[in-house]
Amino acid sequence: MAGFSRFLSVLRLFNEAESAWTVPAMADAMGVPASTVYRTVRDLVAAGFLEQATEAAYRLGPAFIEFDRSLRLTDPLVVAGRPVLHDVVMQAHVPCVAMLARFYNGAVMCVADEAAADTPFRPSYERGRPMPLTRGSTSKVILAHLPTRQFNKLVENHEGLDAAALRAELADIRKRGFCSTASEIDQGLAGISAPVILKDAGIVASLSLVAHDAALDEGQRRRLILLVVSAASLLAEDLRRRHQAGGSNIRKAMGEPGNGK
Amino acid sequence: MAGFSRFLSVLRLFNEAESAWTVPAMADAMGVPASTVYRTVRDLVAAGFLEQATEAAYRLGPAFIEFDRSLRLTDPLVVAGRPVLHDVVMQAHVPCVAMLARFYNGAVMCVADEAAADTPFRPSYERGRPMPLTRGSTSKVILAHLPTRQFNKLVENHEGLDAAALRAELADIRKRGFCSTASEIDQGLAGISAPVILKDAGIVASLSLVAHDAALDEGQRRRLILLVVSAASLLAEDLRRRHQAGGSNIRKAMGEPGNGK
DNA sequence: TCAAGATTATCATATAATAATAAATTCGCA
DNA sequence: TGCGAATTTATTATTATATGATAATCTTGA
Repeated sequence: MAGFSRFLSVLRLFNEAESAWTVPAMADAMGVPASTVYRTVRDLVAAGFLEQATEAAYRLGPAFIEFDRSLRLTDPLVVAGRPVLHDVVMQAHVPCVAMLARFYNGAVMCVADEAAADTPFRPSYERGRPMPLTRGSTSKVILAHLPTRQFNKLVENHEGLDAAALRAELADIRKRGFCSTASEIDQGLAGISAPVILKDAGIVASLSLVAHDAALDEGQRRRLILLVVSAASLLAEDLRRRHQAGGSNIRKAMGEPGNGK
Repeated sequence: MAGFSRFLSVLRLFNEAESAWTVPAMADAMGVPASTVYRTVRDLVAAGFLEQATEAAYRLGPAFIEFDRSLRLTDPLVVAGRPVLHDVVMQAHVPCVAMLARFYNGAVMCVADEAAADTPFRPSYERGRPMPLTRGSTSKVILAHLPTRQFNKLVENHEGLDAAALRAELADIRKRGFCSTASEIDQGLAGISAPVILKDAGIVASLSLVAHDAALDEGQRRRLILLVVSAASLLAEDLRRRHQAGGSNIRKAMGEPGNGK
């Protein structure tokens, strides 16, 4: 292991449970000499990806906050999605959380969420948290619209999975155009999700609404499904427009021959 | 230039105005061959720090969202600060935004913010956005409590700056224990800030409240100053407790001799 | 289908990362 | 204030790896 992976494996040591590491501990965990890790850590600190915590321990650094903002301001899905989420929670008229999730690294990750003002709960899906692919309406909708090749690979790796049943369920989701589940992730919470797909832009996402299952009678449920499905297609349409309007701010090489053969 | 800085300089190309880059454009901007940048970009994409946008363009990737969450869940300042910010906006009884900012890379960056429910404005200070060191109550409080050496260096680099006047103003801030300004950053908005300092933990931060200047009579202002100062010292106390309780989850090397000489 | 652009593969070379050790600095503690 | 342990940086020969010029391959739109 070397090069970039050295930096990555340092950063990946940090998580919620183990949020501060000393250099010898990192060296131990990675199986490389401490002197190497000291150099690596020094670079990461200089770049703001790590910072010195108390004593000899290091923690994740503020550069991530800065890049996260940059992403919030520029990622098409987030930029276009946030106002839609706002509209959804305003029009839901029940305590709920609306959110936007996407495929990421073999899992599903929420990239934006908004709670109605009086919502007393928070779903497990939370901005930035990787979630399992095969449970919950949010994930299932994404799984249902993944490119076939990608999907097959995932099924292979996932053992202990009734592939046939899953395929049938996903086909049904594609046909209906939404997915509604209850208590698959959080006990007592129901999810309603609809796809936001732009094949040509490589976007595979889902828009979801989470509410207390017990609070939804059949009429409510149907109304909210309609709300989610409309919002998702509105968002997809908006993204399509932005995509076709051309990445307004794409830096392309120009003029001078340069060396971009 | 090489090694880690190669990766860093790619990532630093991306900002709000230039959020999507083709590889030849990056190569051009960095002055290195395209083949090198292709390899660098491939690594960054594999790690989730970049992702392919439309066509040949790349944008910042979702890994930053994931690391940002990790940081939200573990950074002592953010973890301890958020409930305090919540209390502040609840007790302010005026439309306002409360926030927590810190020193970062020669600037001041907000790391957490919360707006009162009915707040119609948003201050320029926003989570993740680097702001100037010498303007605004938030920044001045931090500047006033920076280690002397660090402060002197910054004054040197900053040209066109009345160092004497600034020193006097900062001394005054240290004496009073808070700073209150108006329209230094956003026209019509006033800031009230108090320090959150833990010398031994290396924390230099400030807690601020931003409200419409016109909405504050003298009584209001004095009440809010009291609120902010109390909240800041409450937070500092909490952080001190956590710090002394020992980094509960610091990974230290143990047992086996290992190679951490 | 073709052609232009984008991306990956190849490979000799130079460079920069590695790791063992030593030196220096910091920090707790008395 | 100074001692001693732990942390961190500097040094250096060695080796592995990044580099960059070029060619080959893959995409994609007309």
